[in-house]
Order: sequence, then structure tokens, then C-alpha cells
Amino acid sequence: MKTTSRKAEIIAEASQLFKEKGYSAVTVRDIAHAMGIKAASLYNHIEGKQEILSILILDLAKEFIEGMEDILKLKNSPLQKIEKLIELHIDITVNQSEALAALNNDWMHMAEGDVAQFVAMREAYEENFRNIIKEGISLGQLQPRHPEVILFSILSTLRTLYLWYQKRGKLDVNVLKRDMVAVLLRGIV
Amino acid sequence: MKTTSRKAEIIAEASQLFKEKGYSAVTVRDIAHAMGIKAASLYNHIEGKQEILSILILDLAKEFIEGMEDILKLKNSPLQKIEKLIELHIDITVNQSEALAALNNDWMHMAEGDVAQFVAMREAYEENFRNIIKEGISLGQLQPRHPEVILFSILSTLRTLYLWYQKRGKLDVNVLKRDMVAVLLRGIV
DNA sequence: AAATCAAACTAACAAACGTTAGTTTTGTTC
DNA sequence: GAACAAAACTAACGTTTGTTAGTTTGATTT
Repeated sequence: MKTTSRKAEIIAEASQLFKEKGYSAVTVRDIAHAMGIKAASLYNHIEGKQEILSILILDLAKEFIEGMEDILKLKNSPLQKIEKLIELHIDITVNQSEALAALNNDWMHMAEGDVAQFVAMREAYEENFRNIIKEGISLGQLQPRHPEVILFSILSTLRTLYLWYQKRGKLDVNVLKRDMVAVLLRGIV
Repeated sequence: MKTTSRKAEIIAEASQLFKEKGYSAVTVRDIAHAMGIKAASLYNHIEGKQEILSILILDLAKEFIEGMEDILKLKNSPLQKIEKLIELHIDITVNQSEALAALNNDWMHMAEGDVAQFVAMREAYEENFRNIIKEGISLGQLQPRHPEVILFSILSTLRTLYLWYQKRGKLDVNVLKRDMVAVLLRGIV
């Protein structure tokens, strides 16, 4: 019983390297060396370097889209939905931090069609998030700040959490969720 | 009267390309083409590709360090200092957004010594910021959240502002400062 | 024992990379 | 108009890049 295919192992190894140096600075020989094999052997499992990147990014993007869909289905208030979204990002960060680096920094190095697909997904996600914020403002649940400023400040914190979660990694996930929700929603003053 | 040296022009052009694709994906031929000259001609002005990156990043890092020093000199409360720091980041973002991309994403591609210098500067900056936050908490000016969570949520928002400022660029800088300070300090609820 | 198959290997490719050397152009100063 | 310096050029270099082709290894199945 092999639980992880060889291809999945390659993708996992590559994602770690991509996180450290970025997609363009990692060579297929780097990836092969990390696996303990020769570069040419990789091509028994993958179509090419770009395929690794696309799988990494598009699979992760789908996770965000699905998470958003689940949250939209709930009959919660805008504020509760935002809380759920923060928890969604934290959960994904905790067990996908390498792929998050690629999604954030290297999406433009995918093949043309994949880039278009990714950008569309990201825009849809942000639009859903923005609508939740607008609804929260018009219901009087949120402060009447520029919705774009709110969206951006929350998203940029959540998107780069992966850079920081490892260092202070001993932090309990539930403590992190609680404090992050508190800071992002209720501020620090 | 030439206001900008040829070298400065090259660095400016390169920084735009670095922002779009990252340092490693930009070739010296790309930079030369953007200048309307041949790649070899660049070497009349620069020592090499890495020099461009180091100038971009270390000069900008020094701006942050100096801004921090100025703020520390003031006899303000921790809360007021944090406000000043937010404004510092916004000011730098508004007229250095390309260099910020390199500083955030490509610092690890500098020469070894420069990386060490940069990391030391960044750590010193963060330590100063952290101490202001801790002081604010012990004075009762800030909520007693984990200082690291506060530091990270503010810094990650400010550090990636460059990605977002252009798109909605019509936003007045003063409006941005006001709303950003409000959101980061007092939250959105 | 023969056949099969996944997964490694060696060897090589054409293209792109950063960089160097030497030369020519261009505009300014004596 | 001769001299000079800045800044461009052409041509080439040795490496590294992603990738392909064909072969060998080693375990599993027939």
C-alpha cells in the first residue's frame, strides 16, 4: 500500500524549494537532487517543470473557492462569515504553507491558460469577500471604512501568514485563530 | 543638466521588471531591451545583475531604518509611534513600490554578505517595532494580545500594500493613511 | 523462467543565461 | 579639427537551463 504516489512526492519536494527561492530560481536538477535521483528521471512522472507549479497553485486555489462556497451557504451574519474565512485561511496555512508561497509569488509563471484560470478564481474569491464586507457595513455591523481597505488589510495578513507561522510555530492553532480574529476584527486599541 | 544618471535609469527600469516577474525570471537582456540598448552595454554602468538588486534593496532598507530612528527619537506614546510607523510605510510605498517588491521577495538572491546585512537590518527593525507594541500593552494603551500577532498583522498589511496601492491608485494618500490607521488600530467592528 | 512495468539511469540536445573583450559611435572641450 | 570620455555596439565565451531519447535495473505477475 503506497499512500503517496511518486508524483505527489516530487510536487511536495518542489514546493519546499519554491518556497525558499521562488519558482524561477529552482532548477529541475535542484528538485531531482532533493529527491536523490537524476533530473531526467523526473520526467517519468511529470510533464515538465511548469506542471508542478500549476498543480500546486490550482489545487490550492480550488480549496479556497470551495471553502468560500461552504461559508456562503451558511445562514450566518457577515461578521460570522468573516470569522469563518479567517479560520479557513489559518487552516489552509497550517497544512499547505509551501504551496501558499507559490500561489502568492509565482502564479505568473504558469502557462498562459492556467494564469487566466487562476486570476479568474482569485477575482471571484475577492469579489465574494468584498460583498460580505459591504453587507456588513450596510447592516451597521462593520465600521463604515472604505471596503477595499478592509478587504486588503485582512487578506494581506492572511495571505502572508505562511511566512511567519513556521517561525513561531509552537503557537497553538486555536490560540492563533482566537487572537487573529480579535486583532483583525476588533483592532488592538 | 542631467537629473538622473544612466545607472539610476537602469536600476529604475530593472525594478519595474523585478516587480512583475521576480528577480530570477528577469534577464539582463530583458533589462537592456526595456532601455532600448543591448545587454552588453549595461556593463558600462553596472558591475552585474546582482548589484542592481542589492542597491535596490539595501537603499530601501536604510530608509526604513532611518524612519524608525526618527520616530524613536520623538517623545510620543507607543500608540502615536505606531501611527507614525504606519504613515512611514505608506509614504515609502507611494514612491518606491517597485523596490518594495524586490525587498519582500528577492532579498535571498543578493550576494551572501548583502543578505546577512539585510537580515540584520530587518531583525533590528522588527525588534524596535515589537518593543513599541510591548510598551503599549504594558501601559494599557493596547489590548493584551500576543505581541507577535499584533506585529505580524500590521507589518504584513503594510509590507504588501505595494501590490494593491496601484490598482486602486486614485485613492488619496491622506484618505489611505486615515482609513489604514483606523482599520489597523481600531479594527472594523 | 518469461514477461511486464514502474522507475531509475547515461548521454546528449538546443536554447538561454550572465558576462567579457575589443571596437565604433556620439557629443563635448580645448 | 584634434582629443577625450561616455556610452553604445558586435561577437563571442563558458555555463546552466529544461527537456528528450534510449537503456538498464529491480521487483511483481504470469
